[in-house]
Amino acid sequence: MRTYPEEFFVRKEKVKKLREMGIEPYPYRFEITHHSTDIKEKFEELEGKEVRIAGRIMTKRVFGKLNFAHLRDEFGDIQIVTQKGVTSVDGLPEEDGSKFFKKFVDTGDIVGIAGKVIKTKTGEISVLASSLKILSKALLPLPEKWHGLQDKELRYRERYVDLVVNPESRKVFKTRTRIIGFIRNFLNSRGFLEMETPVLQPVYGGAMAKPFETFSHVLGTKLYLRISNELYLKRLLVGGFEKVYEFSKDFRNEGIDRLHYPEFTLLEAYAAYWDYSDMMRMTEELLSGLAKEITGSYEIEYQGVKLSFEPPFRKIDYVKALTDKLGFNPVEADESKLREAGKFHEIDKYDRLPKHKLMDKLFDKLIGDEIKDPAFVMNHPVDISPLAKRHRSNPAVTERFELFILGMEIANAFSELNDPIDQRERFEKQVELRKSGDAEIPAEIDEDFLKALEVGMPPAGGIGYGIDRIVMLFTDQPSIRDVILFPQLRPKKE
RNA sequence: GGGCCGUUAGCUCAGGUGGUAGAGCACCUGAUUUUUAAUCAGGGGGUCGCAGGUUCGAGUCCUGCACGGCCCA
Repeated sequence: MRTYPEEFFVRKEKVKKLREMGIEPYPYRFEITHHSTDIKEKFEELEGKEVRIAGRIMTKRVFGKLNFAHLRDEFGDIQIVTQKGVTSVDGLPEEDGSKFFKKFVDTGDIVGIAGKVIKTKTGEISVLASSLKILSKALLPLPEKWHGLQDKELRYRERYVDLVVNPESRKVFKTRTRIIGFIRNFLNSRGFLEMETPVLQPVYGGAMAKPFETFSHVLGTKLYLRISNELYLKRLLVGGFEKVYEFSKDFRNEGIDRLHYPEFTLLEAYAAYWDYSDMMRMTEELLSGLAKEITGSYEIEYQGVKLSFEPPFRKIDYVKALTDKLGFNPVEADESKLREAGKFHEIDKYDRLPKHKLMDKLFDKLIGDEIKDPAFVMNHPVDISPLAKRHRSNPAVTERFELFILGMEIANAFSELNDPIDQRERFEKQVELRKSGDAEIPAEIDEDFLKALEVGMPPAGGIGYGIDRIVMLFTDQPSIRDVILFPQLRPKKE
């Protein structure tokens, strides 16, 4: 059972009263001519002119015959003034608008104001209302007016309230939209086509993760929410599209922490006739351009750490870097040596992890975590890169890179494997690895994808960008949940 | 999964060693024609996350659970 604060009943009574007076507290439309920021920015031009604005009442300073309030719209706040003899009530010409404001308008209400742009005695740009219209009567009070909503749980559970009272929160999500818009423009202007591929897939693949499962009653078949769209975008390359991308909501039925969330956004892009070096160049251009766009410079600060996005980014060879740290080559070494190193460097389950995973954990701990400024980690071993082409000068590793920033994996790219025979062998090896206990590896080989490769896929470069993490970096947010509008939490038991 | 921290009014938070629950904002009543967190006077509002236990007595101590946060894996 929900419980209601006493204000709720007071305000409900006001709704009833308003209707009795002939005022509809939830009317249909209101014509606006300006936003708060327009009026402040173009005050000289607008002073004394009539404007129509709308928004939410955030504060009230009430005298009775003369009242002040701050109105919040999408762009900012502006003071409104209601005055006896000046302000009338929309639909009630007889009513003293100032008294009405005092009696019936509460903080949280959405109102429309028609009035004159003025500067008050204290010099604040304001709108002196000639007419006041309630556009939506709020029944619940807003949180405390200068601390806003602090409680993280409440901010996630009631994001709509967070967005109303914490302007920084609204800014984060506006920036998120700007970032996605910038990237979309960037790709469109380079001839990439935005595509839409299935969210529901009969065979999941393209990544290593546990999927969400569902069932189609019509088709009578099990379906998975995609963990990746990689194998579908590659089918499009087979089909003859040369540059494609998709902002893909992907789903991984795994844990939640600062960097992981089960429903997240991955941008995947593929370009025929490119290799991973081309993708590296594009990534430098894209991220340095984004830094410029969002912050005005190549330097950004994330959680107190200064980062430089000035290209070119540092390049780190995976095997060489790990060999330097371990004192032996982890790809050539036998298993016992690797496990010994795992023990020495305190890798959890060092004795039970599959070999390739142990190596990757060692890499993350010894090298990945040390990276601050953007750096390309490149040429990963074949075992951990089942969809990447072998390196042209060393078949034990692949043409692959991951972009790391502050220890976070931000992007993952390959020269895409297009040899259908090699691809089949790699998939079969993956199935073996799954049998030896790696539950994240897809159980089933995507035969239809192999068929597509057999039809012939051009050489191509491909990349996936973790959009949520990029947004975290550029909005300086500590947790992925802070850049996702409506994160899931456990239901609250009553 | 493990460790640490948190949960008190609608919101933000106080509540040494156990002794009948507090403030500010918000709300209600009144005053107020230039306020900026308006001010002044008065008032209402609580299952102290939930369930047990110890005690004459628990917001406070103990145990378990729930939800959340941070860190580790």
